[in-house]
Amino acid sequence: RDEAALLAALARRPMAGFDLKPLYRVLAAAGQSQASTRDAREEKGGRPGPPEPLPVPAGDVKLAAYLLDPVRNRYHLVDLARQFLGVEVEEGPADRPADPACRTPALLGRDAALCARLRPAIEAEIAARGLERVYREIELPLVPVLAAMEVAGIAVDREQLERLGRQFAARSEELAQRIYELAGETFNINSTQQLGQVLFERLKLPVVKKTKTGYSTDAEVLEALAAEHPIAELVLEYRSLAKLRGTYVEGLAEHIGPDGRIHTTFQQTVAATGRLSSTQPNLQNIPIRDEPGRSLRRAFVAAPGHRLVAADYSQIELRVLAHYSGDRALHEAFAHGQDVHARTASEIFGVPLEQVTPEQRRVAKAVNFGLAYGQTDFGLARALRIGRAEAKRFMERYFERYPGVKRYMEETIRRARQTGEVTTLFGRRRPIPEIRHRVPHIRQNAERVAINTPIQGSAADIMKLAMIRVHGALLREGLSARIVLQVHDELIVEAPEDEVPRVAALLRREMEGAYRLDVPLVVEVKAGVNWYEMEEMNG
DNA sequence: CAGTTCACG
DNA sequence: ACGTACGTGAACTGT
Ligand SMILES: [Mg+2]
Repeated sequence: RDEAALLAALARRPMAGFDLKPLYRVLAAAGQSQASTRDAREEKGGRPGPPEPLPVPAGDVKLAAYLLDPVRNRYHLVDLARQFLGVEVEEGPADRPADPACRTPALLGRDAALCARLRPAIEAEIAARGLERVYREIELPLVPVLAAMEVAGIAVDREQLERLGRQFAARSEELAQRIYELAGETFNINSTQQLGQVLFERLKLPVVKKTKTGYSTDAEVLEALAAEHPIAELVLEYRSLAKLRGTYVEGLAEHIGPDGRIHTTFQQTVAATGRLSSTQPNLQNIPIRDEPGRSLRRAFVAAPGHRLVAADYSQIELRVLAHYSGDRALHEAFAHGQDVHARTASEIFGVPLEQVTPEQRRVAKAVNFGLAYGQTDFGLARALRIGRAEAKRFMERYFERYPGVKRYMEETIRRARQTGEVTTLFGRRRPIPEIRHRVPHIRQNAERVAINTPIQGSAADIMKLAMIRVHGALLREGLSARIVLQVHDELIVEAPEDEVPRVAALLRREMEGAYRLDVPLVVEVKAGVNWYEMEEMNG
């Protein structure tokens, strides 16, 4: 009654504040239930029309503070008050939203007043630092989009999840018994400490790597030990099943709501590069690389009568690199729609494109992959399990054939050293003070960050713009389809069956057109009844 | 709470 | 001689 009127009033009026997404989530949820009653009215002959979109927030001091310094680990209102107003106060409801005790009228009013005073101070700094566009055109318009995605959630088939859980448990138990037999005792396989004692003391296996606290038992070590003792492979498989059961089967089940859906939270002020992250639960790291983990995606389903439509950017980071570097050869590969990894292989190995072997392509793919990370010969050698000298030759050959890329990287580091920061396509900034550090490994780490951040961050800028465009286009075109997930270079939309062709076309159009690079952006679209079985729609 | 490990892009 | 590919989040162990 009064609450509905209040929400309706709030939904019409642009607001400024601190961390507005949770409020937008409430408004989006109210709008969603209102939409279903409106649909019911239309069935009875009411007037159709697109739903009212929520207004873009007028300001959000938390988002602004994040743009000013995206590396901080928290953006509490009290910290901002100290930094920008020189005011020292106790934490209130803005910083302790889960604590009902501090939700008093006095403190709520105080925090609101702090926001009002902070906003001009912080926004002046935003303007001064050239962050106006990323603030007004990306982060603020994204708030209602993310809120709508969180409210929509994604449907999960609990029975499917539990079936997989039983399979994983059975296999896991079998592996544990065989591990105990080979060890000659039972122990907690999940304990790295106990596992280390079994492997390196009882079984006397060679120690290949150490951690700060003792023996390393990570996958790389176990893969090396597999040549020495059969227990290693069993532990590897046991580990992967333990991860699947704990993190995914059990972890996800706890998050299924009464509506049969999981509603993640997208963090907009965490990743230093400008990416989103996903928590409670993390839906951006659902297994895909191997079975049986990949089969978990069968549990992520479209509602009855609907389909999941997934659209992902092809090679977005390499395209950003091509754009920034202006490298002729890299440009050409994308302009001609070539298979970039094959093209790179052909360049590195000096063979015609048609004669590139799968092995050569695999090497080239690893080289391309490492570029965005500021790769070293050591890192490439480890990734490919080859000698460091050979890795060094591959990299030298690459930079001979792609001199523009080499130049770009050197120039990026030089500028970062000069300015103490790097920026993205949209002017997002990341300070990198360590780039002038006198300890070599700290400085070198900073140099890799300087290479990676403009690439990863610009890709994030493009994706965020695309999300705003897709969300707007869906509403404008009166479609019921809604974005439900973002996984860095991929958007997942839930669409009524009959909207699928239109939604697929819309996704391609809005994502490919989100930003004009010097090379084309290409989007691949798939659709299916769940997140596992998806058919290409690149017709 | 730190440390280790491992899931994703 | 050192440390070594970028960015995340979650589960688990052990203190
Ligand atoms: Mg992709």
